[in-house]
Amino acid sequence: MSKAPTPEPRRTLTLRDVSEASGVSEMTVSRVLRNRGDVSDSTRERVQEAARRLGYVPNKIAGALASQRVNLVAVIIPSLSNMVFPEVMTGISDTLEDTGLQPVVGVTNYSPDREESVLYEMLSWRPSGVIIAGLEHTDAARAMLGQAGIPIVEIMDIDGTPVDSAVGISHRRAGRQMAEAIIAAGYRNIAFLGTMMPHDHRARKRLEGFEEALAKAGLSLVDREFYSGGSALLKGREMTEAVLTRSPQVDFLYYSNDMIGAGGLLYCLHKGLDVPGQIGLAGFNGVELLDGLPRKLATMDACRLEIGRVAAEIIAGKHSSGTIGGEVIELFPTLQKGDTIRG
Amino acid sequence: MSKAPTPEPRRTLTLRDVSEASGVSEMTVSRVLRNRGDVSDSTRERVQEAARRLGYVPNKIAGALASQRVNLVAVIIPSLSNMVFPEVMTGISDTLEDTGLQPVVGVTNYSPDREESVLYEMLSWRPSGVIIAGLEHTDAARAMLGQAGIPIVEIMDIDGTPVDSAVGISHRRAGRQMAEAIIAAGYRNIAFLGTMMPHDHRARKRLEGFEEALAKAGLSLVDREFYSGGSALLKGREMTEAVLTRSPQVDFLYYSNDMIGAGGLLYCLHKGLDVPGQIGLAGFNGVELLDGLPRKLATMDACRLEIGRVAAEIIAGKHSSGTIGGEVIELFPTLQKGDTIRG
DNA sequence: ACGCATGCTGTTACCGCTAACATAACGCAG
DNA sequence: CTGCGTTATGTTAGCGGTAACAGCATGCGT
Repeated sequence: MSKAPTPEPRRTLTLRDVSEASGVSEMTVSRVLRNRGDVSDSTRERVQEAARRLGYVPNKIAGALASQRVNLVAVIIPSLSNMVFPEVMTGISDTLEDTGLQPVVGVTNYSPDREESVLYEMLSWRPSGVIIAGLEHTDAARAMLGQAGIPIVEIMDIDGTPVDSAVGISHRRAGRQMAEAIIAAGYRNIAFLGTMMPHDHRARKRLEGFEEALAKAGLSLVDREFYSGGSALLKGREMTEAVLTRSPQVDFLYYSNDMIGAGGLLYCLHKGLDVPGQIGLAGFNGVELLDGLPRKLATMDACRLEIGRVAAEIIAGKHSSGTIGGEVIELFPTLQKGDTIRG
Repeated sequence: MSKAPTPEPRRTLTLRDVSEASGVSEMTVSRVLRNRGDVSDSTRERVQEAARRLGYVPNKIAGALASQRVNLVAVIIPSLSNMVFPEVMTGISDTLEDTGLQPVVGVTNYSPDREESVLYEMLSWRPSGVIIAGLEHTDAARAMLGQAGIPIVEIMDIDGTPVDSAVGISHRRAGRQMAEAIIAAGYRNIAFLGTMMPHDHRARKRLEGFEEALAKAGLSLVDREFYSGGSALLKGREMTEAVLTRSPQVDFLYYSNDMIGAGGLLYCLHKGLDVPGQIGLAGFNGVELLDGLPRKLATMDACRLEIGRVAAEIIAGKHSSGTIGGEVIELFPTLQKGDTIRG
């Protein structure tokens, strides 16, 4: 019964420590700390004081195992560095904020194998839901998602068959719409500039939709150029120069994302080209960056914030639609013509 | 002993299921799946086959509780959307890749209270280490970090007293260095343009160092302008216009980050100002974006990748220095004069 | 006084896995 | 054949919480 004068620094604290320090059972401490069940005010206070004084941090691992409840939502995305996913994350975090759920991010770098292993890793923590970018996954990943027994939301894209729910836009349609607007504005010699990444299915689908609409108008791409790696802004510049040198007749440049589009725009302005009279440009995404450019690049926003919001709502079970699971929610991006498409 | 024809879809699988399916004990299954201990080849194969067939995903919660080992590293950063932290994350992920450790990201939005609660939340999962941005935390947060009994690495900044280890640059020194370079180049009427955020201590320290060096040369800031929120590129433009209108004598613009610096640069070029003859500019961070600009903005890289790498090495216990914990590792950013400082 | 709901606290039995130890089967030196 | 080291597998006892239920006062209507 000797009192240790030092605060006995080692060994992390458990409920038992708080229980002993406050003279009640572990169960009562647990109740106080989770704010669940009836506890008298005096006891509650005593326990809280003890917990605070000791610096007790609950062990969620034990709690989760016992209660079979984990307040985590796995969020699996291809990349953090391209401005689009951080905004999706914001939508998710904001919505999850007051649900007690917490997003946990995994990054795949556009690699299907990496996606599979990240998914496996995250599922092994038994999250309450999964939000995952895209509809294309390895067979094993798809099987895991199907077996997990938790809500799954595939985001960004709806052109395909989701495992469970999906929230996104139709990239094929987006490509088509942009092509139609470009054609309507009178451009005829159109080039495409985009990423090389074979696993960026959404960029691919946009291009497909784009070409489809061109074909319907009896047109086809005059030139195309791909890049991978490096500073997107710089690549946009370089690719634009390459295309305009190689194909001087080109009167419209369609970029697979706003960043390279911005690079292209800066190049055109630098060269003194008449934008949008002589040459038009368009990108995709509606990134904030564009607001600061000397001229506003035509683009389509990808509804990123909204996608995050809705996906999180589905996971949290508070999405308006009454049904449980299996919904496909299509959002509709708006085309912003900016200053780089005439008319 | 009747065989169910359906794959019995519900209830998530446990070791017991695999054990029954392969006719060995749970322990042996555990050994196979973790690749630990001696198991005969025939058994191993049988178990692996069963696990694969059933689609078993181990429950790390139970595993972590039993083994008292968690392969997670908490990474706590202020924001994902400003290009600097994604790169730090890359450094961390790359280094952790082959250690079996996995980073888990928490975002604080530059709010100390949010940082405290994110930290609490993450510590409750008993991670193997914490990497946290900055040296300024609430008292409670600092106490938690101190008590956690795991390696803590505070990153980005070393101007202060770390709880355990720290990896970063001296922002005060960075500000000073930039000021010295500017003064040496002959600029005398210097303005500062930066963020309003009261909790961006690193930006604050850079400014302090900057002003300190100015003072030493008998100078002081001619003007200053702050912003918050919105598109940084656009804000850079607007702030620059405001400053140049208000204080036409200004011959140098020092920005607290590259993004607003880029906006300012675009503005100056648009206005046809002679950069760097008539007016000079400098930012901070060395973001990739700058490579695509028509002129290269002067900047200092913040050693982001390296910071992430070293922090992760410390957590993983494979940092070169022999000592255990409590190290402060200062990195030294290089000043890139680009095309916007004369000389 | 009794019955019973209500408020507060404690007891017990796990959650799914792994550390540590126990056991079984085998080979082989002496 | 004995004894003992190896290898391969099983058994036991938790890890630190929580669900579910079991007390035990207390108050209150009748």
